[in-house]
Amino acid sequence: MSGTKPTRRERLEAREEVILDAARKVFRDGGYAGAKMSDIARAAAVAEGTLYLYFKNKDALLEAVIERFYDDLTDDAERGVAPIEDTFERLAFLARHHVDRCLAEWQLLELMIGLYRGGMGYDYGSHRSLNRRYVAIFDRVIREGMHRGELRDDLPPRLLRDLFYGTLEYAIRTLRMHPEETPDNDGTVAGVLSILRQGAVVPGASAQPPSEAVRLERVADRLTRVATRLETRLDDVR
Amino acid sequence: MSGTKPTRRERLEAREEVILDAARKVFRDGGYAGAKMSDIARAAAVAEGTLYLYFKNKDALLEAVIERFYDDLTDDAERGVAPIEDTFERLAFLARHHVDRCLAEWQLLELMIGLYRGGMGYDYGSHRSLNRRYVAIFDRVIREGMHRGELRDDLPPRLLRDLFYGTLEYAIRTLRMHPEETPDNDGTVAGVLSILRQGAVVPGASAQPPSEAVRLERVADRLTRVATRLETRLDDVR
Amino acid sequence: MSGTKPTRRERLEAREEVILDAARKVFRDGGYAGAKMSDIARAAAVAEGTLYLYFKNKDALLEAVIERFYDDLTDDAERGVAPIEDTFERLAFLARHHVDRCLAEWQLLELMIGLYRGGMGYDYGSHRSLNRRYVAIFDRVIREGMHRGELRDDLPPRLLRDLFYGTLEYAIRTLRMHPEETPDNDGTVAGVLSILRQGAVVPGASAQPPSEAVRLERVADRLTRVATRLETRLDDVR
Amino acid sequence: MSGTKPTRRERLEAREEVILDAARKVFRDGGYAGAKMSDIARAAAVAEGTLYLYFKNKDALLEAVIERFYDDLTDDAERGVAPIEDTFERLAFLARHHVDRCLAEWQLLELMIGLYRGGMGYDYGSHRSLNRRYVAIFDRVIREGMHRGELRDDLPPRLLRDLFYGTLEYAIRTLRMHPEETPDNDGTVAGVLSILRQGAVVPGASAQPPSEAVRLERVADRLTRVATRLETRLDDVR
DNA sequence: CATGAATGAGTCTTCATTCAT
DNA sequence: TATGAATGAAGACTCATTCAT
Repeated sequence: MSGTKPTRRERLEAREEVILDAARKVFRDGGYAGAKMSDIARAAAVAEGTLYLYFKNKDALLEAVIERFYDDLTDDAERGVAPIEDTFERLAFLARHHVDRCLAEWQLLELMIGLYRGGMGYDYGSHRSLNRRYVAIFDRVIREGMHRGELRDDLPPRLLRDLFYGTLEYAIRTLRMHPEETPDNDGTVAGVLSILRQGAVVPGASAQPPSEAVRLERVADRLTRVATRLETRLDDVR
Repeated sequence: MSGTKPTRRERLEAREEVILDAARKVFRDGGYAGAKMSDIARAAAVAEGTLYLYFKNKDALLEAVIERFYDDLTDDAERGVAPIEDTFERLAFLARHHVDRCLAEWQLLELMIGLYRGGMGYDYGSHRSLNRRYVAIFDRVIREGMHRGELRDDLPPRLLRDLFYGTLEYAIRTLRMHPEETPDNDGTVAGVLSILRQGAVVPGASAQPPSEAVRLERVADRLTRVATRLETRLDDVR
Repeated sequence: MSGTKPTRRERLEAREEVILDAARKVFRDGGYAGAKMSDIARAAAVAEGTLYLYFKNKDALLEAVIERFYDDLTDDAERGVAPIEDTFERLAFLARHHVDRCLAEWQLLELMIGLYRGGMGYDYGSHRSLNRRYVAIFDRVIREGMHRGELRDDLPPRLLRDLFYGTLEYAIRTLRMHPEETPDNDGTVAGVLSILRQGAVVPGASAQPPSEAVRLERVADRLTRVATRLETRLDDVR
Repeated sequence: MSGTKPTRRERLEAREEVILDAARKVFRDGGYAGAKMSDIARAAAVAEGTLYLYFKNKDALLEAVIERFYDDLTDDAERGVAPIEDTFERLAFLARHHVDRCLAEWQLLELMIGLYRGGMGYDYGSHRSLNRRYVAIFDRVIREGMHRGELRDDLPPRLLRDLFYGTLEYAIRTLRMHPEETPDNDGTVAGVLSILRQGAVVPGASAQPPSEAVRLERVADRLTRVATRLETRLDDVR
């Protein structure tokens, strides 16, 4: 099996693979600007010109790297969720999966975000559809949970999604920035789920709602602030 | 007072101010690589060489910009929280404040994140302390809430912080990436707080009709949203 | 005849033909630098490497293209002149022939000229002999005209040649550069011949009314121009 | 006078001069593709980047070189023609001037022509107006000659211009290509003028026009050829 | 202190040519 | 013979940084 001589087509695909892997590594470690095409070529053991046979230019190469990253991420998530029944078990899996992947390929994730920085003229389109496919997995879990009556259905799924991935990624970022603390990914995952389950409020405390008067005062406060904001804006305009 | 001739020191500080403002704008709009020193110089109405009299190099300038950004952010947050009593009111304020700031200066935020990409040899140290001061405000609110018995104290404050800021930033990012949808920042803020309050799980008895006060709060929500829409329009007009 | 299987030699020559045609087209449209070997290969439906089996390199290919261009030009001119008796009729034919060819293959002509630009190390030798064969036709016509006593024999043939081809090519170039004016090639040809006949100086008595025959010639001129316009239309339709 | 320290502005203009001169030389010797920006920089004793302070890119530099070339050419011609009275004296001067200049800067002339080769997207506009200014001198001389009754006024000035410059340039080209022959520029100039004066036809010969019958036969011949051309075209279309 | 012209190292990209299959 | 993937030298251009004025 391994003895068969690879066909021409196979050789080409293998080489594309090699280039993509090399690029992934170099981009991850150096960021977009820091990644030199010559470095990628060397990492792939290929001539510089060869890169351009496979990808139109540096941008296209990065795009391909990201596409591949997303595809892997999505496929793994899909396969992992499939056999699980319970909604919270599923969420737990997705959380762990996301954390693990992003911890490992953190830089790539940043890179993707960085693409949207002005001027580079990056076309969201493709990225968005990749992202859509990924988050669709989460959304499906959520909708099913709601349907089963396990989750509040007055919350927009998008909010839950923002909370879920947002918390996880922010936590990862925080950990990255404080390397002296021991990362507690399990704790983070458990924490997010705990909050989803019970909220962050003391059960008893939420039972004693503030008096009607207090609440009205608060509303008045908020309205005042809104008014202030509007006034400020108007000043700016003038 | 305005008649006094500015001292040499004051003149220098004023010019540093001008440069920082210009740099902030250029960095925000073009990202790190996209921001050319010549652009910054032009925006500050200053010769290129002058920039180097005030800042060692491009990196130092960016660092200073970020430091100033954080300082403003923190000061505003501190001043805003001070007069508020109620924990959830405080959180609501911080959320709005963060969203507003990040929406406006989104690119700078990305930039800060981007700094951590390998190779640039950026020194976390200073940034970390800046960030610490900012999140400390949130942490104080949380700790006090726990102390008052309003918040579960089995949750690590850091988790709450990740959830809070993570959700907000992720939501902003999502909105940024889908420009065709109308952003509903107030909805996001309300959603996060709602989840903090009650979790995402069906409690069992959520059928009871809302009290008068709850209804008023909803009215306030709607008014807030209206105000936001008005602000947006004003921005467009400008 | 068409049923016989082509010999190996014939197949090779046919392929060389195909390559030369493709190269001619690509060189004509893109100039030397603009013509990529890959384009030529694609136009000839041949692999890039194959080109190098037939021609040593890009320069050799261009040289071959030009040689073939000259050969065609010369053969056509020779065949066209042969049956004509009158000297001026012959010149008229050569002029039309030259203009027609150069108008169509203008770019190739430029290319030939461009070859002489320093640095390319192009060997005039071959080109010169090609050119010699072409202008020899003109020279023969001239010498015969002188011999017959129709042309001044105090003018060096080379001068007449320079005037003849020089004027035509310059006129074409001028027309190329002013695309908004309608080209009047027949007018140019007639003009050159007119000057050869009478010079550009007022003879003294040019007021005499034209003879019947002269008038008929003018009619023929007009018909020729009509034909030209029709041809142009046909080209456009194609 | 030479001791005064040059102002900043003067130094800049002097340097632009230096760059233009260097570029002129390098372009002339190497053609467009053969001229490397690094060569030009070295020839101007300037860093590569400096070139881009003065000219947007290679194309702009070439354009500037050509503009300057034309300007010089035109100014010199104008100054030379001014004091001359006689039409043919004027033409003789213009001819000599053109030959001398083009002989010296031949390559630049080729270069200009080469610019029009496909693909480079060169904007004729500016060049055309430069050229117009130059040939306007010739045209003025011609029109005045016609007005004075010295030149046939049934010939379009453009034809004369094509003949004049076309012959001269073709002659120069011929000489360039046959370096073994001794160039006889005076002869060429004299020849062109001679033809303009008297035509190329033997005076006596042109006095005995061919018989009516012969001329009609010729007309028939021409019509036949026109018909043939049309038929050929129609075949091509099918 | 301020200027801004000059620098030149650093990068992406192209494309003629080669050579293993 | 024919192929076309691989090569890598070469070149245009950018921009942070310096320094003479």
